[in-house]
Amino acid sequence: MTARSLDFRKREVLEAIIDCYNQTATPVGSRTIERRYGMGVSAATIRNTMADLEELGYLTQPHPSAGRVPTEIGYRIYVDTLMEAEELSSKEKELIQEKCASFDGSFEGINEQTSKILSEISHYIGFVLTPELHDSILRRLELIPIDGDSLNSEFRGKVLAVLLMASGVVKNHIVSVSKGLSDKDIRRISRILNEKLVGLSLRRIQQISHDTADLKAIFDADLSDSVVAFTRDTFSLNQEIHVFLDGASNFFSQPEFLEVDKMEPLFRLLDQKQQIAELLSSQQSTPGIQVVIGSENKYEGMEMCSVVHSCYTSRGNVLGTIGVIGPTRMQYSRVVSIVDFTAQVMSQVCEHTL
Amino acid sequence: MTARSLDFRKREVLEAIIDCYNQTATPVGSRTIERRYGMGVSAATIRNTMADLEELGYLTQPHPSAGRVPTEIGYRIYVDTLMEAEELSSKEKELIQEKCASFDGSFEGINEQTSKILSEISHYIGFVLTPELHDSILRRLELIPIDGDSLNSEFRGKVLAVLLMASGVVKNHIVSVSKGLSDKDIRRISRILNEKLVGLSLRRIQQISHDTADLKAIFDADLSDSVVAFTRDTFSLNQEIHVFLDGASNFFSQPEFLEVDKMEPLFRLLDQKQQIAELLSSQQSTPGIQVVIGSENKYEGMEMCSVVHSCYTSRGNVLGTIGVIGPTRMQYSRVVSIVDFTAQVMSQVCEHTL
DNA sequence: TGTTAGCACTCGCATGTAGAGAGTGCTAAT
DNA sequence: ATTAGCACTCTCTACATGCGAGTGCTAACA
Repeated sequence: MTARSLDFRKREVLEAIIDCYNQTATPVGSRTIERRYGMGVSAATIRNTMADLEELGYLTQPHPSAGRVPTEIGYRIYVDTLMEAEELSSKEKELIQEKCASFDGSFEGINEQTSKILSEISHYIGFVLTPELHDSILRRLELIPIDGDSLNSEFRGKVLAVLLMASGVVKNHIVSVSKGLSDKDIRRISRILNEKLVGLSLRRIQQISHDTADLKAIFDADLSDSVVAFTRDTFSLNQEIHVFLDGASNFFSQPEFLEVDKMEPLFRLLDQKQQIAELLSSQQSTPGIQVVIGSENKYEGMEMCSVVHSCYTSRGNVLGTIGVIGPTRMQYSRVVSIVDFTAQVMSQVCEHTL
Repeated sequence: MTARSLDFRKREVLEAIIDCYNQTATPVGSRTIERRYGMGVSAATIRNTMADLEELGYLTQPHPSAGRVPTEIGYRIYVDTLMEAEELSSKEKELIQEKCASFDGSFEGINEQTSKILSEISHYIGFVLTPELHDSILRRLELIPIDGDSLNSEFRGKVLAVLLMASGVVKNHIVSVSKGLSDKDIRRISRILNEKLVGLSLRRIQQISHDTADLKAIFDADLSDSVVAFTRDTFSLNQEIHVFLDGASNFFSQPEFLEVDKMEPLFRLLDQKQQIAELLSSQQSTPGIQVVIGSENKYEGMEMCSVVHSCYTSRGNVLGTIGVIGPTRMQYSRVVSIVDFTAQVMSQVCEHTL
């Protein structure tokens, strides 16, 4: 059922209803369309067309004597075949570029700024998901003794492990060191691990570090229990995807969410950031803009929302996801342009700066 | 006007009303108290006492024929003089300790876990503020070249600056390097900066790095423009206090917030995390538990909320703030115990692990 | 055959009214 | 000083009513 099967008038009416409903959030009547979008036919004709569109499943009536409202299928058709990308104003483009670029040199900084600007420009919820860590490639490992005097070769205490990933993501992680390991040992371990593990994914590295035989090969059989423990600790870190979310309160401007029972499930879900991460990262594989409409979102609380998301990349690798969560009644063409452009900017910033 | 001026019955009635109002969120009538808290006197007597308490400003009536509700002054008296600390169950204590301790070795991890457990146990909003960075003392600076081959002495590209603060906070920060500086130069700069700046506060370090004369003294007059620029960049980082917030959706269980116009200003404020940081860090100087009731919070959106907060420390230094935001009708005694205990646990964890 | 005007019908929403319920303050008795 | 009784006040809910918006249908028209 593509838009080809819709004649010109049906298309025109569907677009008019979507446009009008976006603005008013109330069912759209035939007379309203006649007045506002004057398409040269009378309200009665438009009524007939609307009845046709309803039969096709693109429109629905909240109650028998109300106007029409787009269904999810209606939005789907609109997004897939009718909608034209809206060009962002150069002012908005500048704003995005400026915000994404004015960061503090840290990956967190970029993520924070980006989710913020997404929400500010779209007036919905902006979000950024960090890359899946276990797919990231290790670029460099640094082990920094941090307790006592680092010149003391009988070092004992803690080590700050700094894992720099190919994507530019940095993970810090404090590791306890058993008495058996001197400062010199740490340096040796660091050298060996860098030699052997740089270029591998974190997932692979963790496999290796949990396999004693593999470790033996790496350390050339010169392997004490404390080295094993230390190596494992170094690479055992929280791999949860981090979720940056901004602008939840924008939903208070959306009339269809003004009742508490509409708002509550959404906010309960938003509080569970890990669930958001799951929800969104499960679809992250496919590159390019994706639009998930209403109940296509399987999580409770998102039935009345749509998600527009894309992924940002660096040197050809998919890193994380960015996007916007808004009500199903969303300005899709605008939001798609915003997310698309921001993903490009973010990719550039990651590539150039990290 | 202390509680001394309250005779036994007034105290008893005030406590009963606060207790009952906490549970029901509806005005408390004299008969309810007679039945539920049977204090040996009739409803009429309680009515007289309530009238007295109203005149004192501790109670108020939403409308002439409703029961009484505690005022902010009433809560203030209760918190300051009447309330007894509620002992947490050992199960709850264990839960807090377990959650705070099961982290991934990073400061972010602790903060995230702590704000989460605070909200889960209190059923309100839990929050953690990171330490003021510019008061933090530098413990160690590490500069890690990350572009190209690090063995190449004609290094050119970027450096990952790792600032380890005395508190255990780690800040990562990617710095661009001008052509003029070789890998060897970077190592030299690193050595000098560590020698001269470790032990100073970030604020002081930034003063120094912006004063060319100071820099000359440190680098022993051997100072090129690129060294100046690099040093400044290294220490110019985002010093905003980070806010971890969890459990906002718990407010949907609070009857007095069920109307949208009550909820909206609060959520709009929560979206502005930097404002929260300001609001809370301004009072952070005084150590120990603090309770800020209702409109004592100067920010719009917090008039109906109370904040219970304390600070966590490590080796005698105040680091950041933790706390709980709930409705003015809050279980103060319970929340005070929760925040107090959690602050202790968090201090221990920071001290032992970071 | 497609389009239009007219009209009866439906439904939601806002307004108005009445009655129930909860709680008070006051007064008089204990 | 305390208590019982009572009149009074105020909110909340339910129900009825009227208005407005919008539809579907039919008959007339190009």
